[in-house]
Amino acid sequence: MSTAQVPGATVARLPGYLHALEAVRGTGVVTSEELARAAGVSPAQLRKDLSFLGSYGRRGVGYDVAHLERQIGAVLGVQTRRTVVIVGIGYLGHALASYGGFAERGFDVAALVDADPQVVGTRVAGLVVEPVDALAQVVARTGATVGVIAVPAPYAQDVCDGLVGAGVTGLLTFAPRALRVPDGVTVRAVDVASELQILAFHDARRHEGV
Amino acid sequence: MSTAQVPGATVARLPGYLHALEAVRGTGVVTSEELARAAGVSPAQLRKDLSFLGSYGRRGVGYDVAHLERQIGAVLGVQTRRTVVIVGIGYLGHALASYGGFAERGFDVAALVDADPQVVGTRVAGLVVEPVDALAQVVARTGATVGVIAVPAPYAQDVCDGLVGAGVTGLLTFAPRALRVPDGVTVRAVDVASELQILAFHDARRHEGV
DNA sequence: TAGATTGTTAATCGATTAACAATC
DNA sequence: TAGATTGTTAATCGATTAACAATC
Repeated sequence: MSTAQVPGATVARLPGYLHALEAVRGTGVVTSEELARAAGVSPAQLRKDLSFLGSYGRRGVGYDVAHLERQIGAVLGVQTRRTVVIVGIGYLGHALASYGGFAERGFDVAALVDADPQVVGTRVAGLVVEPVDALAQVVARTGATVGVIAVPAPYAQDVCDGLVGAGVTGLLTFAPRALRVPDGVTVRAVDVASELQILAFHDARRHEGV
Repeated sequence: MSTAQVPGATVARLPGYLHALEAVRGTGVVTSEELARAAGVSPAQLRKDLSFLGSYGRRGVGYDVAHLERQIGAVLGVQTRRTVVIVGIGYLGHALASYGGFAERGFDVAALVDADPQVVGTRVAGLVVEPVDALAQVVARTGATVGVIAVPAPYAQDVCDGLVGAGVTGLLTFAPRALRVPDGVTVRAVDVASELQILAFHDARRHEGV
């Protein structure tokens, strides 16, 4: 299963297909139409996306739910456990640390880090928060390959540098800042204020009469 | 300023440009190269994007920071205050309610709603949490046009329906579920577990030797 | 004028959609 | 076999990139 040639847009939709498949677990077979509706895409797009992974359906029948779930899971590497360290334990960091949905996706939150002495040492979601000075050691000890940045924007690049320097190769940031990383490090950014502004744009357009 | 023909990909980058401009406030003029680096895009893409809005730069000189900030702000409707209601006041809802970055982007969080009787009535970020039964009244009273869905996945569609039924036209959801909405309602979805899986995919690909 | 930088054009690239032959 | 649905092809659409003429 060479995943090298799977388009980025397709990769971004695979987790959604996995979600949709989980929702119909127990059903033996689904058609592209059913699964596409559940995932919020068109049947044509679903089939096209799946065709990049291989031929996992049966013409005239549909897709075997359990089999397809395994295949997509394999492409996304669900069976490979990945260790995550969360930096910044404010409300957002709390929310992420407490989120139960990571484990079944192959992610283990192994450490929490914060700069605030008041927060360091407290217990959050079963983990003791460690000081940001110890970031490199924490990454080394836990073998974390993914870092989540939930600190205020002005500190995001420093935390990013620290994580990358310690060997993390995947970053998820919630700070509204473009992060500079070396080649070989992947960054995904979630910016809530930007999302709201995109909504606002579409809303304004609507009232413009488009 | 007809914004009708601004491509979706461009719209999605405009908030990032606004951020980058804020960072260089005080500087009189920036070139596309400087601003592009700050925003994490190529100079060519920045100029292309801005060209959809109009001709706000001066050849041989660059862009006037204050002027460009006003123009992009206008396209995104920053000056139009929008009222937001947040549904689901767990850690994530707390984080969103407490986030200070919304106000300067034109968003006023006017109400918080939760289904848990233990949470209803408590004060969060200066607002008293209201019961989800009163969702329609809350939307009507506050005039909210944007709804943020931070409830567990199984309740997301119900909350979505309630918000849309009450007149909200923009939705930001954090639940890993495809939401069904009527035409005229815009949905933006943030799915943290999916983001991590996309990181994992790229990481796995790296170890495959691509 | 000479140098710099935008705005725009054209070429390339990637993603989506539609249609249908293959096949269960 | 007849009906259904996939996998794939081809056409369309949209986004990105590169280059350069316009112009400050």
